[in-house]
Amino acid sequence: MKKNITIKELSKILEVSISTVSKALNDSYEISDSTKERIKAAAKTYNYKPNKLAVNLKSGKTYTIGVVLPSIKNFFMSRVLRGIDSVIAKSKYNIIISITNESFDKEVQSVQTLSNGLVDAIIIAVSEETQIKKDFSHLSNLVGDIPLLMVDRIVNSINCDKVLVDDYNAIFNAVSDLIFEGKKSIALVSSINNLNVGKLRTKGYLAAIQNKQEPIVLEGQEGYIESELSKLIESNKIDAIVALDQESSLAAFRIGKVKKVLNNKEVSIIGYASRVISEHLTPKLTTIDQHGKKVGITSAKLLLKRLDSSEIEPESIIVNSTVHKRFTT
Amino acid sequence: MKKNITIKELSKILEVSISTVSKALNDSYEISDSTKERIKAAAKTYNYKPNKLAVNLKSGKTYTIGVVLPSIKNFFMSRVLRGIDSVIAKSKYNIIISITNESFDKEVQSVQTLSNGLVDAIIIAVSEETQIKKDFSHLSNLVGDIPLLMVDRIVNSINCDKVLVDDYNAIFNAVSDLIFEGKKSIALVSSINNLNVGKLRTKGYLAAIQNKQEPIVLEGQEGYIESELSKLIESNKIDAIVALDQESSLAAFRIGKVKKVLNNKEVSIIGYASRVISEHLTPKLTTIDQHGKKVGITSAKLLLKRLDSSEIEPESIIVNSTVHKRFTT
DNA sequence: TTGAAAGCGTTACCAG
DNA sequence: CTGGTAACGCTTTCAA
Repeated sequence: MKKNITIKELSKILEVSISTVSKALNDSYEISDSTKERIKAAAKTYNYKPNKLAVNLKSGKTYTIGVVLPSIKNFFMSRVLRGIDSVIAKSKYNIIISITNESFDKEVQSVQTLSNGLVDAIIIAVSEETQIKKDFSHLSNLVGDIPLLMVDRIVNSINCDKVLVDDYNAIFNAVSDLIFEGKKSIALVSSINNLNVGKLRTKGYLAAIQNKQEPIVLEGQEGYIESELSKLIESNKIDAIVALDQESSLAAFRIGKVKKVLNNKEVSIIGYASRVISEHLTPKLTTIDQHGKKVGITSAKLLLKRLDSSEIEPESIIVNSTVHKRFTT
Repeated sequence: MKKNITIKELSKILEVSISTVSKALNDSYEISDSTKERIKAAAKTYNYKPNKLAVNLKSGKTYTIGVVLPSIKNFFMSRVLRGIDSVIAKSKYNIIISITNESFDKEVQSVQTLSNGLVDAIIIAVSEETQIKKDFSHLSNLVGDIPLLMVDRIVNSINCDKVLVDDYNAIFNAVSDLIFEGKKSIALVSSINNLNVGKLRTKGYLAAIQNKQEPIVLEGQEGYIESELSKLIESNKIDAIVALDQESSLAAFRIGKVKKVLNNKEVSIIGYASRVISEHLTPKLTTIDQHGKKVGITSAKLLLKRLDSSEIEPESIIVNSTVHKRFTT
């Protein structure tokens, strides 16, 4: 296993000093053109590559941004990631990504490793377990150390830049529309009741139907949702379903399809699902579009601004969701 | 912006030497319990965190593995990533991920940054552009420097560990089965003709129909595939379609649906698509399952083995695809 | 135009 | 049990 050659070794070979080599490689005006050339040529033949670790340690800058996400199987998160990447790629920064799989321990560990010199800033969407556990010390410790930006999965008590989705209003509006269209009994289904964003959406639902309808809230895994929904539809108890995440949206869709109440809109469905999936369902699913890519882009831009001038006050930006009407409403 | 406290500063505060602090923090037997406690307490109150950069530079080890992937919107790649992550997470290593977006420049840059001290090894699936350009110097330079493992998107000429999918055989077998079932005219559609895996699959198709049928090969974007397929179906020219990737699979599916030739299997389709999508299509799509997670797991395990003992010869492992029969065949 | 030396934050050897 | 010093690979000031 041949190690990378170092400046020191290079300097020995060329019989010049270490500093000369370093300067030559960095095109310093102090070095004559002839020796510059000689040194650069040697660097090429020996395949010299500066050791990033050393450079970063010395300079105190890494020009990389850590992105800590709970999951990438989540279509929204992966769009956010693409958004972030699309703007960072154009800057002088790099990103390194760490996936926590919704685990608290993994998140703490990721944040620790990244923040101790490996990155200049962190973008994070906290994990489900972290939100349940409500232990945010690994994040509050960061404040004042390196810039931190929270995206989507926000912790209110932490004073940092935030980019979030208008979860409460998105559902409030969607449900209000359903009511306006004449829907008399709207059920809510969710597999993300542990997440703050889930709770917020449920609140939006509750607020919208307040004094107008009896709330019907089904929170749990797809199996549970399917069987409960099945009963409700059989007994004609509902005429619309609002689903808060892709898993529950697809569960609702499957049942609606089995019960044959989708084609005539006997039961409407509005849910959350990736574009590809929504459009390939038959009938096509009406969804709430959170504009994940825009969320990512907004986050990255805000962070870049912060990296530029740390003096400004932390900012919170809300990205509005819109409903993408297809067939099921 | 308060910087992290260092050992040096801590030693000044506690009025002991730097080495004492370092040893105490690392639980060295050389330090008395009393001072150990004193130092650890101080470390906690001042929120001391060792600087990873310095530790890694010193030790020459980073215990992190770089994973360079072309895309995560690709469902197969994201499953591979999850597989890798699932085994690395249980080891003493970490992973950092870099997405190249199928770009050669981004890939070169990622590999450069990662390999110069930031990681102990790299797992890579080369980008589309790299395969087209056929410039692999950034990868061959790695050989003998740090362990390199290629997954799925392989470069044959590079001597390193490889984990690949049996692309040729997967399609050869699928097409042979279709012929056996009596299909007389099987079209191939692909949006990945630039990728070696795509070429391999096409070869498998060609070999299977050789001397039995006229090949019909449609390579291009979804729009092109849709319109060509449309004509072929209208003129009863084909009775089966083999699609090599999710984009073309869905294009074929849409056309089949529009032409109403799916429910009676007048035209069969076998394609590549994520499980969720395949199962939510109506009718459900028969697919070739590449077992992405298994590919990831296999890769990670092999790399861990290599990190353990670099002496063994590079290995190539093939993960077999299987067809998941649903409705469209 | 070149080189010596200090320092980034650690660890580890060797003295004391 | 504690501390000085060198070293990891690099950049940068200061002298020469």
